[in-house]
Amino acid sequence: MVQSVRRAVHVLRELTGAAPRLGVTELADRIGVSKPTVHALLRTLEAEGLVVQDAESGKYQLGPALVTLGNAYLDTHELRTRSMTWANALAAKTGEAVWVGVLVGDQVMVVHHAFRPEGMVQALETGATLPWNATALGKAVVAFAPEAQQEKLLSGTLVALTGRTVTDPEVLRAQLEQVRDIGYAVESQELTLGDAGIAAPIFERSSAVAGAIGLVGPVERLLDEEHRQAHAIATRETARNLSRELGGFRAGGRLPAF
Amino acid sequence: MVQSVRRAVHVLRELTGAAPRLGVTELADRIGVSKPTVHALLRTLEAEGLVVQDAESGKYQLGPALVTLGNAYLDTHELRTRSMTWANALAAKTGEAVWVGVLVGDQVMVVHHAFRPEGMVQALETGATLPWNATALGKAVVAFAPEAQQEKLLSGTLVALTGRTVTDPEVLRAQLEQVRDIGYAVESQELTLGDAGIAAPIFERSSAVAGAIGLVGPVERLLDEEHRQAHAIATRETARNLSRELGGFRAGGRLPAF
DNA sequence: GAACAGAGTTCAGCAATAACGAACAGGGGA
DNA sequence: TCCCCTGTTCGTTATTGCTGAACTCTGTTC
Repeated sequence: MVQSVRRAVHVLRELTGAAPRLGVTELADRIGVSKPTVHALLRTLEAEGLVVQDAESGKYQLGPALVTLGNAYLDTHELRTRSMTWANALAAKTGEAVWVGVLVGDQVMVVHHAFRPEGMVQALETGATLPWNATALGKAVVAFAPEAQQEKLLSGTLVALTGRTVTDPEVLRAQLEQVRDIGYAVESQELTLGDAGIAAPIFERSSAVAGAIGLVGPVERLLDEEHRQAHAIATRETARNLSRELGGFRAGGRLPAF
Repeated sequence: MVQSVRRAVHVLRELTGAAPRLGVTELADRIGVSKPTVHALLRTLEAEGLVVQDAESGKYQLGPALVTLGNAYLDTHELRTRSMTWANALAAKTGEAVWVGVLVGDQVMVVHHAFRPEGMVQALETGATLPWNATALGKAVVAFAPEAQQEKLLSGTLVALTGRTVTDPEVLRAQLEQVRDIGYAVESQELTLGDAGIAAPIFERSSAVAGAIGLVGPVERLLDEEHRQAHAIATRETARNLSRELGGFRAGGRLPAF
């Protein structure tokens, strides 16, 4: 473990949250190292473009090179690359927006976002991270994750984003059980009021979950008695095809616990 | 300058290009340091999530935390935040896609992309970097950059993306002069065959260029004799309003050299 | 207007620490 | 089965990065 690198990353992390830009002194206090040390780290990071110093205030903020690196990650991400055509097809078929996500710690990161065909105002860019327990994508992934990881996530902090977000571990455990049963996960107004989600897991070569793909849209349209089942089936089928393309044979449906 | 941090960033850079994932040995060779050193760096980066080790091959690739950092940069970016409503309005008014970009080295990074209202196929996410000389955004920014920087960029390597990309420094210099004259830049099929661009510079507090905003679309539609002038005026006006919001008083038009 | 307070920055020296060479474990291919 | 190549670990050396104190400059306050 290289401490100076660790500290450099801590600097970046500190610049991520809270204030848009911080001074050397404030950073030094927060991280718990001396001022000159932080200064040296910042100068190095600046030379590499990971950090930029504001000409007027002398304070530091994140640099543009980080965007390039982030994009490079997304481009090398096999699941994302492969999922793009499938996501577009699913969006075209269902008329809803499609998200593709992977599990990062206890968050779901949206690595691809296919807009709904007739949509107009559509925010949320790829790269957003959301609590796993508040999304259909998250539930779909966690349901098929190794048991140890499931327990860890269930016993971790469970954030509520709306009044309907499920944070009770036992209720969640039952939901995950159901996901394993029917092969897809549903979320209703747990992430955003008025919106719902339907998602199915994607498996890779080693038959481990790689991520999930799912629909997002207004509850009325998505979970309508008429469309709900068709949406679920279309989603699950897309996930299966994607899994097959990635070499994962454990495509959906019930499976023995790890 | 902290060498270990520098090397850690070099590792990330190396993982950015070429192969999606690299082994310890290969990385060590490319960077020119010993194997154990690279290993220690990778372990540290992995602990922070900036790098991920592939379970099967043992090779390393970029990690998801980079996306979070990249997004954090975009969120803290004042120009981007402020430009979003203006970009949407311009897209609605002109019926074309709108890009907002900043200059990063000799590249233009697209920090925001407002889709055209009636568009369907929507590629290119924010975060893409393009050669400055092949985009209207780049020309708009460089035309109002400090003279020293202009010279440096003109004497640097000028990449051609299509047969129509201008790479002759003298021609470019004349184009920049014209941009300063009329207050906006035009590019026709220099970035992508069939597409054109119109862009105007955005100024910030200190009256330095902060970036540019512009339209992108099919040549026929964008540079049509009928629409061309209206598009240019709308773009320039949007840029002026944005500049005013950012506190930049030097809004468009001719200005004395620095 | 002058003095102060706080910022970012620089310098020199000590010692912790990161880099290296050599040796180890584990797979895949021939 | 053997070999070669991978990623990994260990222990030593001196390189390297950390700290305290001092400097400069901007902005504020009296």
